[in-house]
Amino acid sequence: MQKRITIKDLARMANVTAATVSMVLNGKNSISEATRKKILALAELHQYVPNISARGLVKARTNSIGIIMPDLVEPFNAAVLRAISTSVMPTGYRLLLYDVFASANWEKTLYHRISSEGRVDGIIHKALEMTECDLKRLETLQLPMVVFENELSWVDCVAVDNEEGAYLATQYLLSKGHKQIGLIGCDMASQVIAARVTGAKRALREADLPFEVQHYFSTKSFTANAGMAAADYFHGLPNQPTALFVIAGDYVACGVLARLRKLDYEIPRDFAVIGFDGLELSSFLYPQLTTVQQPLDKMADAAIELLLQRIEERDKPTEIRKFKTSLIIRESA
Amino acid sequence: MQKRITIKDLARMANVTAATVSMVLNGKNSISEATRKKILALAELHQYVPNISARGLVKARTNSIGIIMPDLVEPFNAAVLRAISTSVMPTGYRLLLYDVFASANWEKTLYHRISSEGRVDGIIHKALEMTECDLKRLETLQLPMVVFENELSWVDCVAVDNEEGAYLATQYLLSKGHKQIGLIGCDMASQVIAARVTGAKRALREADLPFEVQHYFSTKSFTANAGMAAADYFHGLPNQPTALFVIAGDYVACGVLARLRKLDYEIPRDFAVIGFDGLELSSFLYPQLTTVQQPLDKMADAAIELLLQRIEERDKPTEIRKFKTSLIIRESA
DNA sequence: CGCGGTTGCGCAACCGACTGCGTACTGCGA
DNA sequence: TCGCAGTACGCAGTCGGTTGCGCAACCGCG
Repeated sequence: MQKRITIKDLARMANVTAATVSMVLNGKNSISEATRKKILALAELHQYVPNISARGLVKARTNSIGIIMPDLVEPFNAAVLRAISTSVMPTGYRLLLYDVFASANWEKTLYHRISSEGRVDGIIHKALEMTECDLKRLETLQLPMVVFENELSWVDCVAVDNEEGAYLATQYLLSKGHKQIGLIGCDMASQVIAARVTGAKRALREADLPFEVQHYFSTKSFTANAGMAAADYFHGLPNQPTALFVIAGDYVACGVLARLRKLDYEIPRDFAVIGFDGLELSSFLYPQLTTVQQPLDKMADAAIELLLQRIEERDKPTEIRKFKTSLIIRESA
Repeated sequence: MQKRITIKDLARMANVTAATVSMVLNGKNSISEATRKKILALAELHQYVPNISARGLVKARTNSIGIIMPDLVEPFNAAVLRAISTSVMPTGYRLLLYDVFASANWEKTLYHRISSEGRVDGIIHKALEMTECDLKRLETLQLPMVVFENELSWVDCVAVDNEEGAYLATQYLLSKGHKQIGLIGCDMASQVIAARVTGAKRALREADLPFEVQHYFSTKSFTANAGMAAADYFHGLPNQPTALFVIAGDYVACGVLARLRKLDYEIPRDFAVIGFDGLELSSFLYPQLTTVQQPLDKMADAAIELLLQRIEERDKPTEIRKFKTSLIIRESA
């Protein structure tokens, strides 16, 4: 493997100094057309590519951004990652994956490491499960950052209108004649889940219907497995609701569906089921899942846009971009 | 935003030079126990993390590896990514995501870009769909590389024994009394699919059963949508098989299952169905999917091990690590 | 007391690219 | 022909680490 060609090599070949080559390559003016052409030609000829580390060292820029991600096996997370990476690619930045799932054992220092390693110019933070303590750590992250899904006041955020989304979905169930609606939430991601619960309850209240406490079940995680437990819960309930709104998301709903059918319920006859997320997966379940779709592509674009802006201008006022959800009506409700 | 702490800061605080600090941190000998302890303590206290660019500059290493990935919305890909990232994290390397899906429009130059950008020390290549042309381009990639899933002679590979896996699954179906087995393959990933077909046919042959051409259906992609088309195909067939082996994978099988039930077939009564992959998802379908599991975690470990070895020693002989699959017996067959 | 060998650490030269400042050269007008 | 403005480029330092070389202090031993 031959040594990579450096800026000095180019300089030597062009009979100038490295400084001159650097200026040409960075489009500075005050370089004669002749030398400019010569250098550009040489660079092209030898396929010169500047060394990332060297440039990063002096410019304090790496042209890559990090993304903090929970378990990728949950399809929603994978979908978010795809959306983000699709938005990032055209910008020339690259994506560095910080997998919280993979770093479970040293998570405590993850934030600090990320910021001090100096590998990234900014962070997209998609990890719903935030405790007080996490938030504290986040603040120590002196890096441009955009939070995905949550809404915090002191940092740029991208989110959907969870309350509105849940409200509309619940209204839809009501319009179908359901009067008893079970809610399947999650212990994690309190903020997001709480907003959805609020929306659902608002719809019930406006229809003058009560919400019974035992019709709320909170799963311990966002897995399909948790959905099975939820289905079991409602199966064992004396006064069963006629509809289930799985505000914990489509993947949980996937488990709910499978378990309910296992228990010989017919969907949507015995239970109407609505999910939340609008994953591709949801249309390949049986029955096809009615769900509240999040516009992930738009959200990802917004997240990247916000992040790049903040990288340019670190102390502009923080911003929250909120997107509307849309109800996808399919078979399950 | 306060400045990050550098090696020089540590040196000043410890009354030594940066060189000494560097040696301590890199575990070189010939440093007295006293100063070593003092420096280590200071580093710990101030949470010192070396600047990656600076280190990369002198060592000609970036300490990150790239991963070339197809569409993350296919759960198998997401599962692979999680496995890889879990294996990478403890090594201190970081993962740079090159999303083929996201770079669809400039895919042609992707390989060249990756190698010339110089951001990574090596590449994990997980992109089943390889044409002659892709292979050519791969060879131009003068970077340490490990190919995931495919088997190539001139590069390190990690794969499963597809033939054996398919053979055993088919035997299982035969043992359940099925004599007509439909195979659902895929146009892409010819090598992998071909091996599985071979395995399935071998099992049939050994049982003295013929394989009928119209019992093979090839999907156009690895999506659940493609699975629905496959289900339609077998639905319309005059002489239907009694079992379907979805060698194209669990996600395709997910679509197959949904569509078959939609067409009022009962699984496994009317069709026994077996998948391939062993995704988490497969146990949350209805009925729970019997499937051939790939040991992704082990495979990921092997891939990283091979890659790091090759980064150290670029011209050692290439190696292929092949893993055994295991049949997970659940309800669908 | 002097010698050779070890240990512990500083000095300074890098790695490759960028940049502020200084200077040589150019051409033009007087 | 001289002076001046402006252009074109070199010099040297910087970023944060790593590393080879060498010096000094210490050791035990004769």
